[in-house]
This record gives sequence, structure tokens and C-alpha cells, in this order.
Amino acid sequence: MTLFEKIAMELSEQISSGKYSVGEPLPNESDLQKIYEVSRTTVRKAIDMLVEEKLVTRKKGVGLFVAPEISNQNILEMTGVMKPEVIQFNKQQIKEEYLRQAGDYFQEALGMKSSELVYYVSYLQSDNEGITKEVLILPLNKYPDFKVSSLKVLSIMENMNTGTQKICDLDQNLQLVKADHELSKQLEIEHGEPVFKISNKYLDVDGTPVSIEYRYKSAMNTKYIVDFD
Amino acid sequence: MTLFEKIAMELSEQISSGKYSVGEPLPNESDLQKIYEVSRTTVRKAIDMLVEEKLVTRKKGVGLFVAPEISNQNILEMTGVMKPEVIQFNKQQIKEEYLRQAGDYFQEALGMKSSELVYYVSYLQSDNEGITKEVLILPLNKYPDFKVSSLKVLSIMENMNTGTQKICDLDQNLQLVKADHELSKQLEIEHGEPVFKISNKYLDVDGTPVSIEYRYKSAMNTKYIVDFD
DNA sequence: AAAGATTTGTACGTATGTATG
DNA sequence: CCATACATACGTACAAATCTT
Repeated sequence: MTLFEKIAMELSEQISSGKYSVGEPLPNESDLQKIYEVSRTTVRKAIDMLVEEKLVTRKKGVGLFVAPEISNQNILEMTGVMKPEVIQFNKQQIKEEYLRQAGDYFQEALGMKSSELVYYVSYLQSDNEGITKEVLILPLNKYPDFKVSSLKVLSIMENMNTGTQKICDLDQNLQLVKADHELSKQLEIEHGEPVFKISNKYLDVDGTPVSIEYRYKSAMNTKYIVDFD
Repeated sequence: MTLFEKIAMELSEQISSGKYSVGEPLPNESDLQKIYEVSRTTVRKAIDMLVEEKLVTRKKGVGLFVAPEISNQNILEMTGVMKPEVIQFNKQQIKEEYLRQAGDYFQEALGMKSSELVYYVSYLQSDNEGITKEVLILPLNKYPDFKVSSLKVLSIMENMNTGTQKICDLDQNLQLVKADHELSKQLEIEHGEPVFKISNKYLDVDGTPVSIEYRYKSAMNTKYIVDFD
């Protein structure tokens, strides 16, 4: 029997005897070298055997450890299955929902008579990036089956797909505006703070507007790029 | 391959994929340390390589940034798949279109394997409000019938509706960034001018991401709303 | 303007990984 | 099997620049 085999056997016995318990560190190679009065090469060959037998694990830059028994964690690591992600459900809070006449603005924007009715729904949505206010304008004639209650479980875009027209295009517009009193209160920011205002105008295949959505989001949280000069 | 080489390669891929676009900050060393679960020494060695390749710049006391001189050619070399075509039509000009591997970022963002292919299409669109740059990411597996030539007649959203999944939700994100060299040239604005960057992540009914779209639009043309006081 | 927090820059010590004579 | 050298990796400590409060 070679020297390193002897050493491997001794260590193996000590591990199974409980001198070094599972998960605990072993003496490092330098110490083992002194203990058995052999070269590091020999120590390493001994440890090589124990690693092969999965009795010992090595951690580069750290040390030697008695290999842990197989656990769920090990299995996950071995099979490469990811740990479950933390799913954050957004908090949604509907602020306003009512039917109103289109009026002059929406008449033009949505191509309808100003006396025709639209659903107006606004709600707040908070996630890890802050609070977003969303406003949705749905013309009644295009969404005959729309129910406000369904908004509580469906997303805006899903709702829009319940309409009679298929949405095929998106006319997107952007503004940087100052928060008025209501908006600053809703988004929990200072009065006058800059706010991104996006308007999404959804169009059907003919380019006819189907619905409009507005989003308000504080611009302060956005990251600015630094100069390189 | 050593650990720090792996990390350098991953980061390099993410940069070329657009997860960290030109001029934007990277996660700081401490965060990278947590992300990759390695020591700071290893993170620094990985970054050393990227700095050497001029992909990343360091700013003492500030952080890490994607180096500004990345060209399309670099990206092509890094992802190494296709040559770009330039197709001019109407007021839309396709700047880049190629197949590439998803890489780590789109792997995560689109829930696919990093080796799977995505279409990458970017184009400029000019209208009365200025020039908009749009970037579209379409996973090949969800758009088996997609042809770049069809982009000439269809809008982005129409194209996205040609996929196998029905789009039901929109995860929208906003940043105000400064134009880097490439962007300022494309949008015909000054270097460093503020630019709206919108990312639209389209989801199917299950919340699975189907495609991603980025839009860059000068923020200077936006109309500011007057104070309400 | 001062104090503290954050982030990169630098240095050192220790442990394992690999190669060679 | 020993001795040595170097690369890789972890961890800690402190300095320097910058940002925040």
C-alpha cells in the first residue's frame, strides 16, 4: 500500500468515526502535511482519493470539508434547477371608474362623436420601482361587453383585447410633465416633480384608434447616464 | 476556462446583447460579487479583462460603465452571427438586422435558453416629431415564420401578432438617458442630449414574455406642461 | 461646509489547482 | 514521493475619489 493510500484510509476512518463531522472543515493541506510529515503532493493524492469517493469536497481558496450528504439542495444544484424566484405581485388600486361623454378631446383622438360614451378607468399600481398611475379610455361602441369589475382581475391589454377590433398597432407618445396636486399625491412625490407621461394609442388594422391608455410615472427614479468626458 | 474568464465572457455577452447599453452603468463590484457569488478579487479580474478589451470603463468612487466606443461591428463580432443589411424604404431605415444567440440577458428576459436564437432588428423612423430608433427582439422559436423582408410593409406590432402566441399584456419601462455617440448620430441630436428610452415587453396570456421592443426618442422635442399654480 | 456612505484602487495573507524537475 | 513555482480564488484591510445628507 502506498503512502497516500494509507493516509487516505486513516482520514476516511476518522471521518466515519465522527472526528470530523459532516460539513465541517478538515485540516488544510498544509496542516495535513505537518500532521503526517509528508509532502503536499502526497497529501493531495490522498485527498484526491477521498474526493473521488465523495467523502471530501474542496473549496478553492477556502479549504477542505467533509462532504455533506445528498440533500434536496444538492440535487437542485446538480440538476441545475433554479431556486424559485420571488414573485412580486403588483398592488393595484382602482381610483376612478366611470362612463362619460367623449368630449372634444377624445372625439378627435378616438374618431367618435363627442356625445358618445367612453369608459374612463384610472388606477394606481405600485411595484418595486414606485407607483404608476394608469388611465384607460375605452369607447363604449368598441367594447360593448366591457365590465369594470373585470378590470380587477385582468390586465389593461387583456381588457383591450376583449373589444371588437383587433389591435394591430401602437401609436406611442411621450411627455415630461410636472406633477399637479392630484398626481403628486397619488404617486407620493413632491408637487412639481417631473413625471413621465406616456400615451399609448392602440389602433386596429385600418389605423382606426381603438383605445387610449395613459401612464404617469415619476421621472426621478430613472437612472441618468454619467458623462465620459 | 477559469472562473473570472467565464464571468468576463458572460458580462461581455450581456453588454453586447444590450442588457447594459452603451454609456450605462454596470452593477458595481459588490453587486457583481453577489450576482456571481465570487470574491471581489475574482470580479475585479473579470472586469480587468473587459477593461483591457475596452468594453468597460471604471470610475473611481462612482462605478463601472459600458465603454462608449462600442460599434455595431463590435457587437457583430462578439455575437458573431450575421452581417447587417441596410434596407431603405419610405421614412424607415433598417440599421441592423441579424440573428444572434439570446445570451444571458434575453435568456432571462424572454425565458429561453441563452443558446437559442433571436432576431435582432433595429431601425430608424422619422415623422413630424423627429426620429425614433426602434429595436425589436423576436425569439425565433416564437416566430418561426418571421421574415425580415416583411418588416417593410408591416408595423412592429403587426409583426408581433404573426407569432404563435397572442399578445395580452405589456410590461412597460422608462428611462431618461443621455445620447451616446451612435444614438446622437442616428437621432440627429447633440451628443449627451436627453433621450427617452422605453422598453416594451410583450407578454402572452400566461405572462410569458413573447418579444421585446426598445424605443429611443429625443426628449427635447417634448412639450412641457406649464405649472398649475 | 462637514460628516458619512458608497465605490473603486491597492495590498497582503491564505488556500487550493496545476505543472515540472 | 519530494520540492518548488506559479496561477487561481477567497477574504480582509485600508486608501482615494465621489456622492449623499
